[in-house]
Amino acid sequence: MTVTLADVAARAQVSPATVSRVLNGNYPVAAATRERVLRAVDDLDYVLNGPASALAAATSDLVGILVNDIADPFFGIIASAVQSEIGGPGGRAGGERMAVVCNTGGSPERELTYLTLLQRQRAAAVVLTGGASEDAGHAEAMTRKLRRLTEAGTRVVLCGRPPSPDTGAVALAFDNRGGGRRLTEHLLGLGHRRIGYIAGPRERTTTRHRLEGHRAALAAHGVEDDPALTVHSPYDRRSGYDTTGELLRRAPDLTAIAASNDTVALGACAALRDKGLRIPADVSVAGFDDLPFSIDAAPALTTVRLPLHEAGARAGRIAMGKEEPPPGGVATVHGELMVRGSTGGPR
Amino acid sequence: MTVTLADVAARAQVSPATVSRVLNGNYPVAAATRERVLRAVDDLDYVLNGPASALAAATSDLVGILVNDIADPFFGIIASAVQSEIGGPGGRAGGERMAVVCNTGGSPERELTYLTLLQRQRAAAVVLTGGASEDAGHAEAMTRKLRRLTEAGTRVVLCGRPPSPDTGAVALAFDNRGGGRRLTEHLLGLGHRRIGYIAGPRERTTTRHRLEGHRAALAAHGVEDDPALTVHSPYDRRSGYDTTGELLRRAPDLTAIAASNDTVALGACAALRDKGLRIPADVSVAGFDDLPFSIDAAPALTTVRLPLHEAGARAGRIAMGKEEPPPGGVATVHGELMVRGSTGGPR
DNA sequence: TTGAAAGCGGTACCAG
DNA sequence: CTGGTACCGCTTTCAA
Repeated sequence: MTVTLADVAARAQVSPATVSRVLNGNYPVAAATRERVLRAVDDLDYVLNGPASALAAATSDLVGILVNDIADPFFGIIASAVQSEIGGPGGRAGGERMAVVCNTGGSPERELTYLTLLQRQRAAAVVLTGGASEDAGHAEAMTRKLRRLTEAGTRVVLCGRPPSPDTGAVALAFDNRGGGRRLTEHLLGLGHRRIGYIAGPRERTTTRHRLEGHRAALAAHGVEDDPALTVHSPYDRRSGYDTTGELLRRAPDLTAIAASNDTVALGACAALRDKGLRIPADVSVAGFDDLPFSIDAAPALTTVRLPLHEAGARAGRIAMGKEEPPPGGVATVHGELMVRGSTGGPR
Repeated sequence: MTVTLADVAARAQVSPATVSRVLNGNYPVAAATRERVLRAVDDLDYVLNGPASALAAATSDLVGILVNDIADPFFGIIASAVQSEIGGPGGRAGGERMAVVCNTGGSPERELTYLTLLQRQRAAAVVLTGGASEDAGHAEAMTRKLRRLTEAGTRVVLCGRPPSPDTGAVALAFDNRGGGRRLTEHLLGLGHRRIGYIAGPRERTTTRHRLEGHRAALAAHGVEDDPALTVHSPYDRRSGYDTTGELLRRAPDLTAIAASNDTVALGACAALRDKGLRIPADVSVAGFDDLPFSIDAAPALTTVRLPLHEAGARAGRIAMGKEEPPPGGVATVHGELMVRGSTGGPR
């Protein structure tokens, strides 16, 4: 049926142990013997049995990457950067490591499920990307799960997510609070005082932090934080569109809108256009993340550029043990304010 | 150290076999016994050993999804649809199946590597998405690899990719030729005669098919196919931007540009704007795929909407054996022409 | 309905 | 440098 390592050994006239050594390449084997084995492998079209290998070695070459929304380039960029660092030689058996990206869809349960699945697969490392749920129960379950993973020898890296103390997980956190603050400060600096804010989904770290930054900016400028000016919305275009309508209904006098990310900001822009408002002449708009297409979609969009690729790559290297974790296991990654034509003040 | 099924058995005072049966749920077990086992599992925080399980059962719960570019929503949308069909109960041991998306970056070698890795993991199914390389050597290697996979019992589904005859792979192909043709016909119908065409990367099925459609439309209307009007470009915004410059240099008299996909079209729009040209007043632009944000980026963009989500979901169901493959193992999925303001004729 | 035991296909330690 | 050989942890007949 399926050809096994023993078959290869037989054909190459060596012991299974030797074949294993050749395949793993981490043990001295005579060149001639290696040749013979490799030829046998080729002749038989042999493919190593991953599960058997992982079972015996008590570790696998899988690296999990958890993302909240695989259709969102924010995560795609990070995942692709992580993955490019994962690849290459150095893995066991046959070389390549396998980066697998798991789409949680933002669901805490799925997140835990995937972690269990990865734990089950004895993953070599796990990278969790993007904001985390702040539900108390879930947070506690996550802490336990992450601790178990690190205790079992799985390297855990949080990328764009706040630290998870006492779990052994390394964190590359994004400075969402600072970014949010600078974004709103920019708008305030232009003279805006009635600023609508489209926050992300409730109970998410990114949502809270960016909102806190926004409020800190308002407070610092002595501007009232009118509750009517803040609405919550999932991180997608459609929701951004819808909530913008709500915002305009509540506060027709607003002169600027800050959105929790670029995708939402795009929806906001679309809604404004559909209502006949001009950007930034009538309403200035600010986003977050600076995804590649946002400049096309909204040339006047001011936003915060997070170094997604760099952060992902670093997370990947740390997950692979190619780079030392930051001191204390925690580093903060800052974004750059991209000012682009929201230069208009309030109308 | 790590708790095993035997530990659970001991604690529950049953045999390992019984624990296994409870966990897999596909065998009659007395309710009381089940209870006891489940409690033990919980007490011990037991997590099934995936590799061991896969080894013994000679199959795993992994489902691979191969994508050319994980940062491109085109693939993200398909992947997320596939994955939502994969999930849910029905899998072995513990329920959930694990969908893993593998980013080939469009590289044929990586594609083969990932397939080998999935083969190694004894994946339950594999879904390959998007255009394929047309390099003869690679195509042959792929055929062999796919055949091996299906022979080993792995279900293989091609989604948005042409059929691979005699491999046992099911194909849901996109009608790229027809879409490309209708797009160009639309521009011709508006009176355009000098139409620049930004084709995709060379040696890709999508590139060739869409280009063939474009040429078929030109031929049908008796319009000369000037080679200077066609340039090749990778499927990304930057390349679309750059090649548009090249196109305008070569043919300053063009009145419309058809791009191989929306991302490229976005780059084209940006380039046109930067050169002071208006869309569609000066130059009409057409794209392909109709990604969610493209309407924001270029409200005047005419494009072809492929049912990415539906196709992905169907591919997922077929991969899971939840839906019958189409007759002959091949189905063609058609796109819908989205006409949006490229209504201007040539200037 | 439950238990006993024979593998599944490699790995790595121990000899030689 | 190479071979022999206990496991790795679970699944699955076969009996009871």
